[in-house]
Amino acid sequence: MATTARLERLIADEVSECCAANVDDRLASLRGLAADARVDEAAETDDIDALSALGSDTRYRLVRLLSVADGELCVCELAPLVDVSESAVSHALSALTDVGLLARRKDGKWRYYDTTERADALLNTLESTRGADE
Amino acid sequence: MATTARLERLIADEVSECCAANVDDRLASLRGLAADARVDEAAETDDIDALSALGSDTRYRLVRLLSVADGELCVCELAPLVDVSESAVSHALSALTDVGLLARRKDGKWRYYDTTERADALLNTLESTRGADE
DNA sequence: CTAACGATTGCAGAACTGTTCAAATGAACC
DNA sequence: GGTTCATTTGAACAGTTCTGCAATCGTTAG
Repeated sequence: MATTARLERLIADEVSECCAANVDDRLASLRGLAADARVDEAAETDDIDALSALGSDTRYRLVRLLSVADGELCVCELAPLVDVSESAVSHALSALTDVGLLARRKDGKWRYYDTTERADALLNTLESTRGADE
Repeated sequence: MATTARLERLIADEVSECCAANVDDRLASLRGLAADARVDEAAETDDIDALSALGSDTRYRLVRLLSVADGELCVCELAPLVDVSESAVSHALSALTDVGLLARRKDGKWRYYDTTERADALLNTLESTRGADE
């Protein structure tokens, strides 16, 4: 938490018509805000991990492919569709699975991946809010 | 696009009961998939930029604060609520604005920020898909 | 015009990420 | 058993990102 000097001046500025007690009220309500915004620590890192996992070229494309495919695909089906090594694809798929955006199924030598609800939901949200920067 | 040797073996494996023509069909449908998954290039980078912007500790927290506040806040209100310098806050807010997750309003010396629909929608999606890793 | 102040920007170093190569798993088949 | 094959894992490197400092911009007030 940094200094609040500047903040106090802002509040004094805004509520200049009124008494100084407002400053304390306002400060308190801002701290309350911080409390409201703080979700359970684990959920927060889960969110951030999922976002930064999807926020990379290769991983984003893999998830989109799996989402459009509307059914599981195996690594060797995915690899030819993105322009990185199979090792990189494997790394990417593992990362996405770790953060709960993909589910993995083993079948003999092959591993099949599919999107989770969370991944689909995020892609839908992105699609429906494109270009509408308010 | 990498080699498809492995992929052809997979398909041969799956459709062993049938003729080799299936291999070509399957290959064609996978390429179709790639075409479907490829949205307009600009939209794709917009998505990825937004995701990776939100996918960082400081920026995620700032957006959450603004979302919970349900109204604009100025930099000096936000800075005391996160544990980085005001410079870092400014960097973060600019980045978020650039990718369309925040809107900026100037008022004299103060700059107020607020979430865009896209940011709120993403946070809602994250919240409603937490812990349900399917 | 000058001073004060909120906010932003450029820069440099530290920390992190994505990729590839090489080696290791683990499953199927002989 | 040993071989082959799909995939994963670990290590290392290049490239990028995050932060704080210092300097700057733009606005307000004297």
